[in-house]
Amino acid sequence: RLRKWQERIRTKDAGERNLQFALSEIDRMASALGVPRSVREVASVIYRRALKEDLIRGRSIEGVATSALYAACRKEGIPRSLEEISEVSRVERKEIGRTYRYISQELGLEMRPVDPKKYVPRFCSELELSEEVQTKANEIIEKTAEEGLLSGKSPTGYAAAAIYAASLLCNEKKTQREVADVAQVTEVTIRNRYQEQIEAMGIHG
Amino acid sequence: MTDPKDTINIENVVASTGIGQELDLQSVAMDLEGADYDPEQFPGLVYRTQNPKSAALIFRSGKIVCTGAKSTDDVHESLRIVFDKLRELQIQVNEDPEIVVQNIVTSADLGRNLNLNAIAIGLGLENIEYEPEQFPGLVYRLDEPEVVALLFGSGKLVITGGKKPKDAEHAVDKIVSRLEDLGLLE
DNA sequence: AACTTACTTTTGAAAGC
DNA sequence: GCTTTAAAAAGTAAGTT
Repeated sequence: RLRKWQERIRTKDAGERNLQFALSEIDRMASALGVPRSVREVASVIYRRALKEDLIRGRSIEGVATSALYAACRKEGIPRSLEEISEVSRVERKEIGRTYRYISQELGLEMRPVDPKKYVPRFCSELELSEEVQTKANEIIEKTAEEGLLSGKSPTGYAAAAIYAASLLCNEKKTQREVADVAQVTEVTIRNRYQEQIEAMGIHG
Repeated sequence: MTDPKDTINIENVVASTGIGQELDLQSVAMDLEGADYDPEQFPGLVYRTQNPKSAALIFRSGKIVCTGAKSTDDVHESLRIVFDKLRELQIQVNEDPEIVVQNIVTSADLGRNLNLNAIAIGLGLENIEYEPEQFPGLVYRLDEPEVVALLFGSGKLVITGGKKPKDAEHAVDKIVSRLEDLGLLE
């Protein structure tokens, strides 16, 4: 009986330590990404729910913590791409993606697809582009996405192409390489999305 | 006005069977030309047929998995070839081993572009998986028939998980009527 | 900029780690 | 869970020419 008590305490301590570790990891990654405290709180709630629903079994604590943060960023409307998230995590991109899909399904998070417009302010700020360019990029995304052009395309590449196009239209040109670097996509992707978007917008070549 | 059902094409059929005899894969690997066997990597021996094109995974237990065939007839033809090859090596093979189709992969075309964002909301976020950052297709699981559909922006789709060719037809019918009800087709 | 190759997703069985 | 097989869809990426 005394054994059982000790075991319970040991398990409780271990679980407590694991939770502590997960939350400190979320904090560390959130700081590295520069996201507000509200996002860390949402991420913590998601992690605790995953813990309660026993979703961590067979998965790494780090993986679930990272996925919770990825989901929280999206829920709060300030998404980070899997690429960006994986840069501050020990877990590789592919694992973060599949763990995110798993907890998202199991917890019924009902996540909506990421709106490319959500990337515009941050990317434009990094590129030191004006408000005018941001507005133009949002216009391009809004109008072309309505026509179904967004289907199946990655939100970062889509946003990057619109920003590139907007920078040209507003005479604040950034090169495809510069935009590609902040969005972490290739120039080829920007070119492909850019071509489709300007055609759909009825702009010249 | 082409019926999407008429665009259905079987792309792959997976089936399992067995010869009813245990095998010494090491010796089979030696005698069977073109056999790939690396037990450290995978317990099955890989043997590929050319006509019809397929890959057979042969196990120590005598059980065999055939994949890559484009029809159920091709599965039977491929396995007939495998059985005969084994008989040539003086291995006893049952008369007509039962062949069970485990999965049929099909492709089809709805004929018009799809707005996957609208479809994701329409079908209900709890019923689908759509993560374009990870994969361009929208994953839609049906209960009847029990298959999984991958829908793409082009209107093309993949149906997998079915055991009968009819499963894909029923799935396409259901998807089409569901999207029409939602006003998301055409 | 074009080409080629390769990886992402889903499905199923097999035997073993 | 992983390993291996094949196949489609379309997007993205990387390496060559």
